[in-house]
Amino acid sequence: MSDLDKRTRILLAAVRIFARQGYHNAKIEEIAQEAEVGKGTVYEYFTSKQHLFVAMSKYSFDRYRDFVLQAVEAEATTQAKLTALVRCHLEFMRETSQLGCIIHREEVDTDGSLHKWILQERHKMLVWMEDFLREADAKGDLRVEHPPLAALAVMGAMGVVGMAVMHKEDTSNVAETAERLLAVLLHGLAVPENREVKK
Amino acid sequence: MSDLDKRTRILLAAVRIFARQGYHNAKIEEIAQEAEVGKGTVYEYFTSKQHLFVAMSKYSFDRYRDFVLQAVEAEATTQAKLTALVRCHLEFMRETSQLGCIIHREEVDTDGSLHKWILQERHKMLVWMEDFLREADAKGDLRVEHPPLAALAVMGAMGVVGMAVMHKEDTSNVAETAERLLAVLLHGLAVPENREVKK
Amino acid sequence: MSDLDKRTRILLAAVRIFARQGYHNAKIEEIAQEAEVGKGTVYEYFTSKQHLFVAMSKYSFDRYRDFVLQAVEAEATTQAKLTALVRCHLEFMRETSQLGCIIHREEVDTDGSLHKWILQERHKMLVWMEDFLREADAKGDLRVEHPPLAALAVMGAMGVVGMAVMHKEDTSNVAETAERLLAVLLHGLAVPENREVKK
Amino acid sequence: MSDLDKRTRILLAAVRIFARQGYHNAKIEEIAQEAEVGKGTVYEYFTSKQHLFVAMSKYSFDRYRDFVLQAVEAEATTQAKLTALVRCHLEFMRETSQLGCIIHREEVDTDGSLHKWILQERHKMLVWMEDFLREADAKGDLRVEHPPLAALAVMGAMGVVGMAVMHKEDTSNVAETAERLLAVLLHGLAVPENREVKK
DNA sequence: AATGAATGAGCTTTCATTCAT
DNA sequence: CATGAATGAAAGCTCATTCAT
Repeated sequence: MSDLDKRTRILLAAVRIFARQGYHNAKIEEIAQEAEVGKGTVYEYFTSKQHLFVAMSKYSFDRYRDFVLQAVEAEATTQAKLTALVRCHLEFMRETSQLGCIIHREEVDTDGSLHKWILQERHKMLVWMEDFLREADAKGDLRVEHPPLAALAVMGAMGVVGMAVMHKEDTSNVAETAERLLAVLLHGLAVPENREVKK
Repeated sequence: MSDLDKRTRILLAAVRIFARQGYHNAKIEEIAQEAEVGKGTVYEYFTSKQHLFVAMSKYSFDRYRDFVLQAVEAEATTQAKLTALVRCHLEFMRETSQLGCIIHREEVDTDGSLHKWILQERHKMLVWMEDFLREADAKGDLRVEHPPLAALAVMGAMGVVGMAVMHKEDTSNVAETAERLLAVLLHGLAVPENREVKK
Repeated sequence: MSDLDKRTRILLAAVRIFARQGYHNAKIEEIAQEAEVGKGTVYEYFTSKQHLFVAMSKYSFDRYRDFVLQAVEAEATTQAKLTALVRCHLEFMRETSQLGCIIHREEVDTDGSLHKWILQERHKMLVWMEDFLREADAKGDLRVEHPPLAALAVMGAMGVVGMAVMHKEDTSNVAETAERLLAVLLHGLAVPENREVKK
Repeated sequence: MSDLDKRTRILLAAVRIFARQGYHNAKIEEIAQEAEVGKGTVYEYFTSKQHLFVAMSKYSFDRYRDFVLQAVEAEATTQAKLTALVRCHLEFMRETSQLGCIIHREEVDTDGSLHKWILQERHKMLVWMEDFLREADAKGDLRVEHPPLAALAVMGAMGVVGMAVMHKEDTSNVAETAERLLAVLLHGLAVPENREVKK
């Protein structure tokens, strides 16, 4: 920890503190303490509390995205990619649960610049998911009638299940949870016969 | 508006202000102004900002639940119930978008009592969903292998799609969105043939 | 209690509440409740909190003075008068202890009008005491070299002993306490022989 | 003034403001202004208004006690000690009149912790006085039949005379006042002949 | 005359931000 | 660069006072 450069130390401290206490209850002084730097030093690297929050969010989100996307790209088939996506998401949530809050929760500030950034970042993720689903549909690997909505549904399901994983003490069986979630997302809740019947 | 009793006026103002600005950025004075009452009057009816928030959340959540559950119970078949659920949720989000935030977003406060209440309320909703799915499975209307997880997935998908509906200006076609979401939830994303292949 | 007229009920309630909680911690609402009248009613009889305090002080002080002076006047000799004075003071403190605070304590308010009144009233008492001592000296009953100062000393001693009586649970033996105090005031602390030696 | 460290400046400002206006009418902002520091700075050094008040009281009381006790201990005989005590008390009251209020007045706060502290401090002083009188009695320097009560009487007389000294503009002749007070305390008000008669 | 719901001025306290060292 | 003492704007809450009923 103390062998990292100050900027990173502050960033990591910010992740912990913001995640634990939320934006408004986090105090710059606490973050400085956690980072083992002076309070003024925080302002050497970040213009304001808001900027620190955004920087920390970017940092965290990038780590999350890199972790997930890399795992996805390492797989060849659509099925495997989806499996990797879900599993990595849940894995990540369990391991660095704090970030989950940031990725999934919204904190609104007066001028809305934070809010805007979070929404943007989510939107990017969503677009990526949409493209992924569209491609899979084109290849015939999935049947996605309305990619934008399907992307939302997948993100939502994954997000909430991720939160549950994060909150539970018993987070032992992430792999199984991932598999079950995948089953729901892939096959739905309808009984098989219904499929033919449907419209 | 001004024909309502003061307590309700404050409650409604609180819904608007809290939803627009979040817990910490909402000022009691603003809420009082919005309700067209004096600042002190707020404290005649609610002990503290926190109590007002909880009261407002309860009030909103109850309205939401009543609206949704009543629609669900009015239907006979599982299919129809599910359709009603999704449609009502989205409808509600579009119409009284502010509440969506409260139902879907988490705000952490110092002592955690608010947070706890919100989590509790969510949990109740989740349990209801679980029971609904379990029953439907028992009746053979749905095929739900792991109700707790399925409930989470459905809630998550619905929640996020609801948020999207809420944020979009073009919220014209809620019915269609509902139908599409339902299709994803019921039949999943897998191509029909995959089902037999699975496992 | 409830058979008294409202003004008196408020006054008596004010005595209790002000004495128990001090000027600033006493709330008009509490006084109203204690008096079993509406909050607004207090303002029918007294212009403001400050005026109520002054009125209540006057009322209490008058009761105190009447009680004490009457007892003093009932006696014939200086000795007996002094004895009555001290005993009545302590008696009064024990029985209606709350008033003691008001008579002995000062609470300063911004504009100082309260303060001024209290000082005035004390001053009157002091002047009375001075005159009493001067007269006694003239009659040869006491030997008071400097009446103004002696008056202060007597009042001070009596006041503080009164407060002690008021604070102690064991206030059983007021008569004895009075006698002891009187002995100190009359004969001083010097050993008898010293008197001749002095100066 | 401005050459003192901030903590002391705040403490001294607090003495002045609290003494002039009482606890409740004193505003932290005023104290900050008087100390020529920012409002927030007060809270850097003292947790709350109440803590500031207690700290200031301790500070003042210690100065008072040191001043008086040192003078007392410097003297050899009981007579001289008593003289020093009375004179110093009055001297102190005249010079730093504000403190007198704190030492002699009681201010009640809601939770009573302040009150308790003040009572404690007074009690300590009282006990000291009691011991002093008891010892003097043992040595045959004074004749104190009931030390606890005599202590109260002395403290009361001294306190009230001190207040008078403090309030008077004409405080010229403290030495004379002290001597007169001492005379009353030592020899009492009774005419010499009465002593033999007594009991 | 009596009431109590309504009010808002005013106060304590917090904490992001600055800046002299 | 690094620091933390100093700052003051901002917000929650209290309660004396008013006034419509």
